[in-house]
Amino acid sequence: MKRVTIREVAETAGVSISAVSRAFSEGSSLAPEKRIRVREVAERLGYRPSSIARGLVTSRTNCVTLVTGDMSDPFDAMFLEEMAEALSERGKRLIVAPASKQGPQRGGMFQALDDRSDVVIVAAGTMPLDASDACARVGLPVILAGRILESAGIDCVAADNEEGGRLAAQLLLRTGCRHPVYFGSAKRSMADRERQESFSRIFRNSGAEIIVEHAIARSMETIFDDATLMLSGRTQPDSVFCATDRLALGVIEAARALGLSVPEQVSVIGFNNIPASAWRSYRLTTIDYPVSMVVKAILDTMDQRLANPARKLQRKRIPVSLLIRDTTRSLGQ
Amino acid sequence: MKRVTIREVAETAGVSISAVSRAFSEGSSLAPEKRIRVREVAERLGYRPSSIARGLVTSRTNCVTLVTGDMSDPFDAMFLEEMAEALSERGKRLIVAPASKQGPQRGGMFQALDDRSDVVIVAAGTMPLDASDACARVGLPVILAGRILESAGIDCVAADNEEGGRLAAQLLLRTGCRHPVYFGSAKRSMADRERQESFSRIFRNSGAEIIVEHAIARSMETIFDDATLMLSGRTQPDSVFCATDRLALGVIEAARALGLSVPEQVSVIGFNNIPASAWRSYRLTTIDYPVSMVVKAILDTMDQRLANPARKLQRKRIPVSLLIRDTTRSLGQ
DNA sequence: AGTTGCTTTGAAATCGTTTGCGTTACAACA
DNA sequence: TGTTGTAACGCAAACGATTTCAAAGCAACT
Repeated sequence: MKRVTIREVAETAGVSISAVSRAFSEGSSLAPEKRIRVREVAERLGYRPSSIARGLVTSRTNCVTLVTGDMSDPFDAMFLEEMAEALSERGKRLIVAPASKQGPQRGGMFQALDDRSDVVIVAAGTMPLDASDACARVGLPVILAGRILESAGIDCVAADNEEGGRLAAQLLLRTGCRHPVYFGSAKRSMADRERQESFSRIFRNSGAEIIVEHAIARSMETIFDDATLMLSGRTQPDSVFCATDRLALGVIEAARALGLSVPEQVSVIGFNNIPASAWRSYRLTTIDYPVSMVVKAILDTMDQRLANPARKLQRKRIPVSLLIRDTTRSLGQ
Repeated sequence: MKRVTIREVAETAGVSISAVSRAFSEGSSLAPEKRIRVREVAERLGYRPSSIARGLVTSRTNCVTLVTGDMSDPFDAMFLEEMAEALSERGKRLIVAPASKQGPQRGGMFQALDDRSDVVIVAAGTMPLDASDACARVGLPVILAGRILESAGIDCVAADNEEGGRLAAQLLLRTGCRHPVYFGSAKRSMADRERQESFSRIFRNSGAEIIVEHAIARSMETIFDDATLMLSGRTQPDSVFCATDRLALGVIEAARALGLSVPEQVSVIGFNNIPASAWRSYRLTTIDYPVSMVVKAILDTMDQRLANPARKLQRKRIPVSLLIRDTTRSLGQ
């Protein structure tokens, strides 16, 4: 039941505790044959250094806390998965702390504080200011994913939402759409807002006749209903730009149910390029937002911040691109 | 930059270190007004007890390591999400350790050993025996999710795959199908096998004329191709029972592309009941496997094991149920 | 006043590592 | 042979909590 400690290894191998410790830390000076012998003994005894004892003295835990929000969107799941793998490759542990259910602790960021995590990545929509302050006070780096916060002194990584909105608007314009709708979700995230603003601006500037500025989906279950409502409104739209692919798929379903043909009667564009949008039954035109690039950007930021805590703040925009499939009209020739 | 320690709180409040410690642990005896004062001072100073220092002495970290496998299936994502929330509610931290990319560490279970996690939940397909032994040796409880392992002394929670296979077979039989195919994935998990065996047994016993025993999908990207191949084989099947909904959706897509009408020409049944299968464009008949029940079962097992390490082994089968939607023929009247 | 039993308290040991520092051993050089 | 520089090594001090233990305080008894 008891675990093998460094002391037992030392005694068995007939060396000092320090020697055992050094046998496992690459840089330190130790006679090569002794290192081998110690490692051998350790292996035989089934010794595994306690990362918690180590953490106590080094004050490095190799843990990264990810504060997550909703997760019902496939995109978030992909993000989490890639994050887990990338961190694992770097020898770091991933602690998942849902922002919503905060249990006995007062939320994910405080949990990270208690854990002595090396950094905390916030992917949740909201970020409590007191928690953020508390992190700053003790020098715990915070990386904000999904939006750029100008005010706080925090590294940020987000999609180039403006470009995304522009690409969508331009495609719609070039394929002859004049009555677009922006379809976002009820809890308006910053990403949502940015996408809409850029999209609307392009359309307004082009002098398109009617613009239904936006429609809102309440929750995942009701996407279909809300989309139906939106599509059958007085001013029937000829195109819909959605904040996420998930919403877009709901819109397609709703259009079909209403007997509206896509893209002839109504064009649909999504955002994120989740796997489902590539499926044969949808073939959704969308703004591709590459998860792996997001993860890489976040982790690079993390490495740099860890290497140099005084480094100047980073604000990265991840480029997005238009992925034309079958839910928008052809560009003609 | 330095964090506030228990000593500083003690000095500021003019009490002993022990008193501060006791002020935060519910059971211990401390004069009520002193407790209040200490907490006040701690709050003002921004003190947060170091869970790592605590872990060193109590050898309880409140961490649970989840060793995950693929995660590309929406079901796994749901599982992870529910797990994260449920654990958070119980005041436990969730460490996600991908089994595949094992980085510097030798895999998720060893990582759990190093972390001094309180328990490790293995949801990955494979479980290295040496790791499992190592856990047993130090009394680290392992809970296996997704399959029942008779040999090892390990708590297990899995779906009632046999019942699932039976339900699928019976429905198909009752709706007049006589040429079924079992469509599983290339890396045959135990769940996959169990589902197939039960399904096949029922059909065989019923004396159905032709049975294509099974077809195999290689990977996520190729599901469609493999399904197309399977559907256009010499002996054309009139029904397909799939190991997962994801496969089933691929089969539906393939059938449509081939001009085969579902369910008239070919019936399709999935397994898991992921959100996408409820979408209007699919309306997949499936075996409902309730994630939240799985999570609850695992966590209950965990609590009981933690409370009494000597408790007898638990092997739970989670009940599944048939959810008839539109990809199977009507039962008639 | 003496005894008993309970609560409150703080000193000190403990958990399992890392690491700074001083010593020793040894090879290389003059 | 004497000196010096370097590598190897072990002691002991942290790291920041919890918890045991014994002492002290106090009220209620006899």
